[in-house]
Amino acid sequence: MPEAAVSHESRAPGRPRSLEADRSILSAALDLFIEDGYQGMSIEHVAAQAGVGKATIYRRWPSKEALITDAVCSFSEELTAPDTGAVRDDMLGLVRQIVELASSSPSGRCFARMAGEMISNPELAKVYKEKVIGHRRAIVRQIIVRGMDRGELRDDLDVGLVVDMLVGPLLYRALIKRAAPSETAGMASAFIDTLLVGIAAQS
Amino acid sequence: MPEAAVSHESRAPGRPRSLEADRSILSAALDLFIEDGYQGMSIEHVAAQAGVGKATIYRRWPSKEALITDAVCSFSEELTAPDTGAVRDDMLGLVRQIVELASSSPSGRCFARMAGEMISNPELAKVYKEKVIGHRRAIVRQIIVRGMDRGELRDDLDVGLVVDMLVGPLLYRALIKRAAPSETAGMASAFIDTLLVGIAAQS
DNA sequence: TTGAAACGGAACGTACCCGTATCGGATCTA
DNA sequence: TAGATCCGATACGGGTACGTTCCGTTTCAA
Repeated sequence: MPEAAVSHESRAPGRPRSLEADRSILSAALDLFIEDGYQGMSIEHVAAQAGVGKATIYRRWPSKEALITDAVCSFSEELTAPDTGAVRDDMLGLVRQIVELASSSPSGRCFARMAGEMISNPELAKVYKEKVIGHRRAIVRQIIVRGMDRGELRDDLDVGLVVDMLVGPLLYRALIKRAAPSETAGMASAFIDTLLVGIAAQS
Repeated sequence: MPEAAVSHESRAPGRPRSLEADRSILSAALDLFIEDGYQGMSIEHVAAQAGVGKATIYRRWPSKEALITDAVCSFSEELTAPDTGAVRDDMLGLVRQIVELASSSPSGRCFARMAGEMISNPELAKVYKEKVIGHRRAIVRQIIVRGMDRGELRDDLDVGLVVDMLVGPLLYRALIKRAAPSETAGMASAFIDTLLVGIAAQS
């Protein structure tokens, strides 16, 4: 994160840093990281695409690695847990969100790029898993746990395993397919119903 | 692929190309591609690790891109479809193979690296999907179809969807976890049984 | 034995990139 | 207004990489 340019008590003298520059740099860095990878992107391209000078970037981040680390974690809270009262509807809503994210938003493409970059950059991998993946898994988890609490799902489930079974196929499709989101969305019902048979409580 | 140095009828004059060099170049290229990515790897490093001169590489492949394309497709037939006569045992054997591949062999790490590189290199993505992913999906498909033919599985299944549900969670775990294969292997039974409930024929 | 082509090694030209430094101008506080 | 800091633009030094070219040497067929 760019260091706060001022303390809350008394502002530093001189021209304050442009918040607009903060945003455009992070956005450009994320785009280029996704498109070209860690080694493939360059600070010069980031500066050009963000419409700022290179010094403006190095005034905020000490190195390329620090910038990318921040950019990768800059996703706003894009995923929200539906709470309809029925686990099937919750899952359906969640799956639709994931399908949408995986194709249209940068976050899906970022996951694909990170899958590779995590091999050679453990520090980046650690932060990404904690900040982005951990946060998303917690949301998916919520839906499963609520279903168990309501008695809709078996109470002996391994929640982590169910999360994997719910999220894994969607991300796998997003990684290897050039499929339109509508195509994957059409399979959502069949997918969830098949999975539900295995995890629902005995009726 | 390195062009055949000779026709079958009459060999070209001069020293023939070293098959050993072919192998060591492809192996080094694959290793470094997985570890450092497309832009991160260098032909110089490939040559050094393979123990050959740079000219020896450029005598066989016209460019870095052509070399990587060949290297990525150089996996031998690592996955084989078990045929035990029971779909559950077939799936169990397959899952164990996938878990093993995803962690120990280069092919699992290559999939992770390719997930990112496919974003910016459509040509490489096309070849990889056809040659590697297509081949593996066909093997998984075989097991599903055999189970349907034997009446063990419902006959109205979307085979592609079942393949995604079987493979997706395993690859997802391999991508984001630093988990030992044994850990994932321990979940194989629970995973398959949960999935089977949803796809098995009514008893 | 001779010629042809491959071999490993090294150098080259061109291009790019990281991180730093410097410039004149713009924008803030006091 | 005065001083401080930020701004975009530009240049620099050191390093790396692609793809080519040239070496002297090695390995093959005729």
